[in-house]
Amino acid sequence: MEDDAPSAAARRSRIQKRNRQMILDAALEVFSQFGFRGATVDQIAETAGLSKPNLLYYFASKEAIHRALIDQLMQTWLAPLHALDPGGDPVEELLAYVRRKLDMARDFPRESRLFANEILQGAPRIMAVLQGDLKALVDDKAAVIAAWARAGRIADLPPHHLIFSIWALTQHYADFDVQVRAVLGPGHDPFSEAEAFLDRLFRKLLAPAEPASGR
Amino acid sequence: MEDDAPSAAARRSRIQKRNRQMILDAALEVFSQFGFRGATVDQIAETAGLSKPNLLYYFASKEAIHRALIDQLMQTWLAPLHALDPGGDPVEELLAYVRRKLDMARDFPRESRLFANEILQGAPRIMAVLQGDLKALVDDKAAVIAAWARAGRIADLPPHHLIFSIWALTQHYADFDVQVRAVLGPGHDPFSEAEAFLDRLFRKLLAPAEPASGR
DNA sequence: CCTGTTCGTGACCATCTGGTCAAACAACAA
DNA sequence: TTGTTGTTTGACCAGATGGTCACGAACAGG
Repeated sequence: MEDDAPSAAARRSRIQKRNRQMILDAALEVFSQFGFRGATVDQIAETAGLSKPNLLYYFASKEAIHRALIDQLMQTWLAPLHALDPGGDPVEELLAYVRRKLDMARDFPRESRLFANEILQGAPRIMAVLQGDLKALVDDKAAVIAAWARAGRIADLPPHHLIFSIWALTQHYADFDVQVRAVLGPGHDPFSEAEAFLDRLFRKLLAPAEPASGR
Repeated sequence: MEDDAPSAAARRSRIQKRNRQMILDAALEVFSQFGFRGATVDQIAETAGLSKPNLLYYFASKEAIHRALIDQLMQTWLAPLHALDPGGDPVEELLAYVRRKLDMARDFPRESRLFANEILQGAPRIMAVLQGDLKALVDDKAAVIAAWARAGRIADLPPHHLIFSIWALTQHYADFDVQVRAVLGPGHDPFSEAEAFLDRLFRKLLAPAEPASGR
């Protein structure tokens, strides 16, 4: 690693913080569109409004920028699922999770595409996180969902695939935004339509098989 | 265009056909993983087992290879939706469409990723098709679905978003394959599990509000 | 004011990249 | 054999790309 014990971020000057943030923002723009290999340092520097040597004063290499971006991303990316409360109402908890994920797709589409790009390339830089933290978190929440299903409070569906379906449906509106807009044509607000649609979809899907009559 | 009236493909020699196919296959491998800008001609040539100049004897440029690949892809890509039969049983027709799309995700994951990469980059090379053929086809089939819904034969859902949900859920298993496998862990067959899950999902989702009791 | 540290830049470099070209090679018919 | 056509290659090129470096500008703190 590169950071020392007392946290490298803490002792950064104002100008350091500002420029590092501008660089990360520019890099997010470029990496999310062209992937790691398709992005160029010059392009990131220009987007950030800095010269290339100046940019490389703040980050040692293209790799280093990408790593910083990915590290930052993975934290925010796991947060919505983390917030799923085993104590809450099952259907409302899951619907709230869907809404949070859709909000993220709307508000942070570049982050979503950065992640998508990374996965498409075989996830070389985040495989460890996927198999580690992410898998652990999903397994944990899947157990919660399975418990809800056993208790008959939601439909009995394979929890992992239920979570996948939430990821797929919400991220689709960020990652495939241009396709969605091209197909819908003008005069549509994809995200607000998606919100209503996904709410109905999961409400219907999660409803237990027979609420009143026994088996 | 580059082709003459009597179809350029027809008068190609055996060796031409073979090498062009090898190149397109190699290019699919590389483009689908790294996107257009991230892929290099050398890499494609090496994967195809040819020298770079030899490869450029068959295709005028990197662009030309990509165009050929995309053109070929868009045909096969629209086929499954095309096959949706307005005269068939609504639920079974839609479920068959889901199955066809999932089969494509399983059998042609590289094509799916090539498409995903293109969309992520803003679809610069296929925007016209999206707004033209694709939109027309989707609008057409959406009308069919809307008619089924009005007739009470399936649930009344926004047809465009229903189609999006099919795309999102099926392509997710191709495009995010490494994530799915990382989270599921070993000992799983993502696609066969997905087939069962998506069948249940859409069966439940498409069921009309009140199957027995009249309106 | 001076001085040490942080910040910024033009010039530069090795390597990679897409692409060209003349020449060599193979296939095959006359 | 020879000519013709289709195929393959080594050598090459201009521009892009990731990255370095010596040096100057800006800005502390004293």
